[in-house]
Amino acid sequence: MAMASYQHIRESILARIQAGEWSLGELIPGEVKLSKEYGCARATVNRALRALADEGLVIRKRKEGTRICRTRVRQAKLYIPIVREQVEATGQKYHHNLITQKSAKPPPSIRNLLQIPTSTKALYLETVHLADERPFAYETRWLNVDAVPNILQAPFDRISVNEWLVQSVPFSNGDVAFSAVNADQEIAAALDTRIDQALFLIDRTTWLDDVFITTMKLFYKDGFQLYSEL
Amino acid sequence: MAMASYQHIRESILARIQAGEWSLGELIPGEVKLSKEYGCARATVNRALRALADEGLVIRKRKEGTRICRTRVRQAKLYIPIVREQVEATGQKYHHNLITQKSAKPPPSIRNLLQIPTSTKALYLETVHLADERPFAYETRWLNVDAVPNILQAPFDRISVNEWLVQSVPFSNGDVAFSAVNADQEIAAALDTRIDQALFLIDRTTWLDDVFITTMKLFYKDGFQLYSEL
DNA sequence: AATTGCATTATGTCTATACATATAGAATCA
DNA sequence: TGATTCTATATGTATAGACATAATGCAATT
Repeated sequence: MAMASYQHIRESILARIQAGEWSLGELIPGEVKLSKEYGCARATVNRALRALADEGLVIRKRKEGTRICRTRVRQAKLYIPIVREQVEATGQKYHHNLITQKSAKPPPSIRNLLQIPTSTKALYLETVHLADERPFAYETRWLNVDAVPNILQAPFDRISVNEWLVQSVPFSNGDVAFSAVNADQEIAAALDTRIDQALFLIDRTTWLDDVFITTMKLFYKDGFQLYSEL
Repeated sequence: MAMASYQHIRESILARIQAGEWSLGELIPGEVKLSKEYGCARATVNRALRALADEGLVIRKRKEGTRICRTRVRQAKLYIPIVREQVEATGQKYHHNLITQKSAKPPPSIRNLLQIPTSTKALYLETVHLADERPFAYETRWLNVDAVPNILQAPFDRISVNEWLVQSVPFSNGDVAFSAVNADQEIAAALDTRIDQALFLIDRTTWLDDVFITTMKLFYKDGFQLYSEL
């Protein structure tokens, strides 16, 4: 089937922008004018322009109108995958080894996040994710047991912590940070790489309704890259 | 003012999802039912549900209905900034040094992207971005001169290549890849860091309407991290 | 049993209309 | 002159109604 009409209008206006019909910062015609031009209802133009605004191509203001974005904010949508899916997507077989699982007093930085008394303990886990039996990523994680009580019964030898959480606390929110770090002795050993190897690191903290759930560091084996279009 | 009604409905349904009113994969009531429940028009519920679908919380299908997403695809919106803005956002002063600017035959990998005859030359640039006179990022870039002819007149001592492109070819599209690399001798020198230091690398290629514009590698000085919510 | 066809249904889109709301710019006033 | 109020206007949102479209499942046919 063809495209919806608001999509056509969006594409058409996008093309006109790219062709340079309006210069940066310039006002484009109002919704009423455009709806006459395209022979449709204002709501349809509205939807097309809203889409372009979401993409950061135009800025819309009441009374002022719609103008071409001066400095377009480039946004990339990153899909953050589950490690298992990441591995299986390359046709490799996924496994994981739970190296450490202990209840411990978290370091101050973690305790701050947890917002629990200093005496309380939290669950600490270390996991190695394997692709075709070779190390793929190394994960360290602190977990707030109070927030997810039934986690103590979870079979972490069979299902990875991450996946268990995804299924049990599916609609949490959080933040991520991406960076690069040198492998220390421990991580290098776990990932079967040399000390000082540059590793891609995802640092992620998850909340459910302002209650801390978990914070995790995921060190990817060298060669990993995260891709996105923009 | 308060929130729009469709926003309220979105929040309400989101809360109901998080409260576990429906289990994973379960169908939620149809638009008509919900619109009666909330006392509004179907279009309003539609917009709320479409928003939730965009966020990856529900999946909608014609005839089938709207169901809670089984495995939520976590997506992080990354705002990819201009280096200058990145520096200035921290309150530091931005400068840049153009180290190399030459016309050269690009290596095969770049030539593939360019889709030009092997003999043709392209513009190669190396830039160091500085924050308060200290290295912040190191950039290497190949540029298709044919696609942006008037670039030869651009004053790259005053404005960075990146910003010149943002202003001159504002509505291009492209892709990005994030990874971690060890600093080699040259980059370590440029960034005033040690050899082998892990560096965050953004690899970015830009097109305008299927015409190759530029490809760039941006090596950030150690300590840099890219942050996002999800 | 397998295929085809049809009614049903939930979302997808579009229209016309209406009112809300922010705000730029004009008009007014101190 | 500078602050304030007013008004026109473009976008933002909501509504009811309509038709489009995909897909399910049942019914009729081969």
